[in-house]
Amino acid sequence: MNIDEIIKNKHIKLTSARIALLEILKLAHKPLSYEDIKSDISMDKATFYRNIAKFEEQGILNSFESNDKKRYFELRLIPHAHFVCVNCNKIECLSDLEIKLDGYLVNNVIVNGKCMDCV
Amino acid sequence: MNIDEIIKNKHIKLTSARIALLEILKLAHKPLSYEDIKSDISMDKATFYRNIAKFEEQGILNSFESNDKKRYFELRLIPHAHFVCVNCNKIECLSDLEIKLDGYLVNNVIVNGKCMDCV
DNA sequence: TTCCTTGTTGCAACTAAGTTGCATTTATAT
DNA sequence: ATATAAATGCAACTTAGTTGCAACAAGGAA
Repeated sequence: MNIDEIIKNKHIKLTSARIALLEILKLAHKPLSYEDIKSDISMDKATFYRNIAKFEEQGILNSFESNDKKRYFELRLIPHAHFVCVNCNKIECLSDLEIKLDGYLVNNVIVNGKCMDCV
Repeated sequence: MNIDEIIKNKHIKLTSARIALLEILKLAHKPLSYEDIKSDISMDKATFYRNIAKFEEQGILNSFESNDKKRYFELRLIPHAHFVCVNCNKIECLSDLEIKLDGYLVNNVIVNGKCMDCV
């Protein structure tokens, strides 16, 4: 599914700011923070955060806090858990970890601890 | 184990600010944010955050970000996962959810999604 | 195509979390 | 008792994220 379709499917307006933002997140193949993204976009940070909030509300992306106190954003194409190392701050995708809780809807799982290199 | 012992076991100085902070976290029986705590303590916020950082480094407490963009702190007496509702921001303790990852050291698990009341 | 409505954007000002440098004070080992 | 290293308070700062408002653009209807 391409970017334009992702946006149109949610019945929200197709703007160049939104396309640019999703394009960057799609190409990254890993979670990015505002700081990672800001030099690659021309939109104001108010627009950035408003679009992030809208995308999250629509289920287009997930966000989570890393150990460096920044929020990271990632497209929700294939939902998966993340591991954040408290020592080196590296973020790893945990594709195999699936968590189910009866009666709950699980969006996103974050595991904190020490990674293989830092244990 | 009482507060004084928790601090002394880590070979860090036993100060009144540290005792006050751990006392509050111990009595709460749930994660608290800086905002929750600030009216109950007299220490400066620099001292607050420096002690939180030290406690976390020593494994005395865990912290995680909630959906309301605040960090929550909890004593690490019985480590357990937390569920954060993206809708009502409620935080629930998941005592039964245990996650093991080979080669990793797991400190803390946060599951985001919708709670039973909000699904 | 043109017009209209509504949602989106940029700007600027703001809030609040968290950090840092420095001078002073306090806990603890000797 | 006293030395010393660590902890504290204060103030100034950084940066993430938010808000109100006026200008603007997307997309549907005529």
